[in-house]
Amino acid sequence: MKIVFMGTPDFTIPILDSIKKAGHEIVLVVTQPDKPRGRKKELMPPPAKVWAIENGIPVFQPERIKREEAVNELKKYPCDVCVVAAFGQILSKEILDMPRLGCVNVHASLLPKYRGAAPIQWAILNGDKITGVTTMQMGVGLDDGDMLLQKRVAISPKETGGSLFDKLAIEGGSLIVETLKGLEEGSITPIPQNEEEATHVGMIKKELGNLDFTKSAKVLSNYVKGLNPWPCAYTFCKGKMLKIWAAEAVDFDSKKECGEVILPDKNTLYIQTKDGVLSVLEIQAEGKKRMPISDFLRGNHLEAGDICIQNRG
RNA sequence: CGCGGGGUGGAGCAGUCUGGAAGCUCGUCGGGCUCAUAACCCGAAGGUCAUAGGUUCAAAUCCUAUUCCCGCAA
Repeated sequence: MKIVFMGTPDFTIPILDSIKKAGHEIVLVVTQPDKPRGRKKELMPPPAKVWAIENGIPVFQPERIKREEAVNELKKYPCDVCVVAAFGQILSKEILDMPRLGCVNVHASLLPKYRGAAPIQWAILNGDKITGVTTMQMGVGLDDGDMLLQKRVAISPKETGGSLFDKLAIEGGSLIVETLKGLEEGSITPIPQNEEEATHVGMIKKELGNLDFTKSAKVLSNYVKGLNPWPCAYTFCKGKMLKIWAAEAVDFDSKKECGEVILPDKNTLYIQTKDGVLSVLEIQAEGKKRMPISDFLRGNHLEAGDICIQNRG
């Protein structure tokens, strides 16, 4: 089939690969405009654009895809179906109706749960044990179209936002290929979403990573995992920011002040929480590289009794 | 030229302000103690102090340039 693909981040790459490998013809990749990134504010193309260029496929980067000139551009690329995955812009009804088979979205959750921007991270932040990917026929609403296919994916105890991203992207790739096949053959029965079970999640903000030790160690460890590799959990101690790259909740009988540093031995750093202690496994101080906690404790001067708080102090 | 931190034996750091013999906590190797040990004791190896210039009797330390890494902000 002829396909117009809309998507932006790394999540789209395995999906693009799968579609291409399945023999479909991607006639156009629509993605967000280049944005300044990195320390020097250099313009960086989104991953989907890089992929398109490598594969010799035309790229279209509208500021706002709803605008008339953008719609007119899309009309130059007739297709059978439009595949959308983490694109970042809302499509108008006019665009949704253009392809013969409409627009199909790959969403990284078990809809109707976690409609919205960051379903992958939220599954981990909430401590879910299972999530998945869903393909759906897009409507004008937000992720509320009829579901086509769904695949469940287990969340392992050490799952991070990054690792789950990778898993779901690959599953999403095979699921969309299956979905396209089904659409072509007319063998899929769309299932309306149960509105009563629908939940919404918003974008991940950096402040989410600011650890609050009056929460439980279990919850905090979910935040550390879910926000890795971005934006990463952090706290402040002695006026310096510390990024917590990996940590786990540990059974340890202690009742210090919330946020207080505990050093049971020279290779271990616990932080007291409202419920249990958080064992920090990998850490990064300002201006330093990330390192195992044993390395960090060797040269840094954290002492038992130091307090981790939510601002520089 | 957006702001800032940093590059010191294998690892993580101190020392730099107030120039003057390379240090700390570990790791490694050897030996000892021990029923035993990731514990303890003794000893050893290992660094042109990121690179290149400059100032000085003398530079890890002061000055200049270069380069790499990282945090913030976007």
